[in-house]
Amino acid sequence: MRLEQSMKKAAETDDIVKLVRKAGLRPTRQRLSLASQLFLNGDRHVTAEQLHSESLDQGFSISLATVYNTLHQFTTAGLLRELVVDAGRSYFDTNSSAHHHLYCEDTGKLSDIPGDNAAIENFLELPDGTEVSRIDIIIRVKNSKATA
Amino acid sequence: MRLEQSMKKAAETDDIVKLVRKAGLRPTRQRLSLASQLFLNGDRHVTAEQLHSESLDQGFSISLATVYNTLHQFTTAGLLRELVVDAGRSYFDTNSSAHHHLYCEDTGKLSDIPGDNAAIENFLELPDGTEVSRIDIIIRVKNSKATA
DNA sequence: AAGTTACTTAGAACGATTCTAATTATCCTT
DNA sequence: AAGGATAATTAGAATCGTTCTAAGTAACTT
Repeated sequence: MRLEQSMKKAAETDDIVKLVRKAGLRPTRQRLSLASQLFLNGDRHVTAEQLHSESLDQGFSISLATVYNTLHQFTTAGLLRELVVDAGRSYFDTNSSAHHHLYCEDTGKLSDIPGDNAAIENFLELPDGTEVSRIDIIIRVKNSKATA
Repeated sequence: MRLEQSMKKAAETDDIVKLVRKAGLRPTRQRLSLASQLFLNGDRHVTAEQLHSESLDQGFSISLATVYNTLHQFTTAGLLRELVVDAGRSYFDTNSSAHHHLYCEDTGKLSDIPGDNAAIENFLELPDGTEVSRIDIIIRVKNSKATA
């Protein structure tokens, strides 16, 4: 490994430690490993199972329970956003800022919608005494030529 | 029962039979009963479990598997729309036309959003070769004074 | 280094949903 | 109206994602 890469790696590792600490969590091997997978690779949309097998594939042994615990802790800390696309499966989105999603029914792929379509909030009349907790917009697309 | 009510009931039953037949399904006792519960009581948002225990409460014995089968068949036929609010629980909406939802995190209540906020579709740039299958917008609200 | 507290873990438990294979009802033809 | 073909219903088992439990381990504090 070249020197710059090595230094970059060190800086990233340091950032990850800070990130986990800022979330009020101890920087354990498991959390640092998961945080690296999640936050050092651009925007991602992952399930717990995906992240778990990804870890195992990289030779990093971790229990599924810990993956779930960590995903929820990161979500509570505002580092992740939980998305419900299908009944019976949660995705976690590393982009926790306001944006919406495109879900491809054919491939199961989930991606961010380019641009900010969040203007809906202005048109809403909410029930008395309530405030918006969160808005989820999921646009499902499918192949135009699909037989189904 | 007065005469008008009796006639109305007969007409409704007839409509329900037609509805089920039009969906390409045999009008069995179970399907007619479920269709009545679903479509003769205004717009509803129900889970399979809710509908099942509602049936049993009314003294109508039906298996949970049949409730699931029927809900899916009605959904495929376009009579219902499946909504995913939480991971691990599906709601079925008897209003299958284009509209969106308000979900109250405190009470678990789901309701239609008055008015048509479906203009989003016009602003979308979709991936090549795909078309919109469906758009789900869920606005989650919570009590403004909630401690959580 | 010792003690306190937080974290991780394997496996059991759980709840919603789907599957299975056997029974029963509806439909169509005569 | 009866018989045969097909579709629907059912109870219970199986499955899937997720959460729980309680015992072991690691991280922080002094």
